[in-house]
Amino acid sequence: MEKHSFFNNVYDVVRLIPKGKVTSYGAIAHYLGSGRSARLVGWAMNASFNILPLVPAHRVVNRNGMLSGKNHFESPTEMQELLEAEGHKIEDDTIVNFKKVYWDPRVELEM
DNA sequence: TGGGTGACCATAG
DNA sequence: ACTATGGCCACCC
Repeated sequence: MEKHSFFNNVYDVVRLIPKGKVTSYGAIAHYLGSGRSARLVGWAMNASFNILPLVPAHRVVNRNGMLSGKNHFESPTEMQELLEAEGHKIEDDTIVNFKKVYWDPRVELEM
C-alpha cells in the first residue's frame, strides 16, 4: 500500500537525484508545491533513515550549499564523506561549485 | 481535537 | 553587508 504522504513524495524526489548532483530543501518543497515549507522536507529527511529504500539525504543541502543536516547523520562527517565519494568538493562544510552540481527538480523533471 | 515541532527560506531593519 | 524574525505546512502525541 502506498502512502500518499508528503514524506513519501519527498523521498521519491530525493531518490531521483542523479549521482554527483545535489539539491536544496526549498527546491524540493517548491517542486512538490509546498511553497516555502522547506522545513517539512528537512523534517522528512530526519525520518528518511527509518524509511526504505534508503534515501540519499546527503545529496540534499540548504540553499547556501551548506551541509546543514550533517549533524543528523550517523556521524557528523558521514555526509561530507559521502559527498566527496561522489566527486563533490567540500570546503568549510559547504559544497564547492554548488551551483554547478545543483540539480533542480523543477527544471530536470520539467514539471 | 489541538498544539508543538522541524536538517529552511525570504524579507526587513 | 550582516543579523534578526516570521511564515510555512505536514506529522506526532
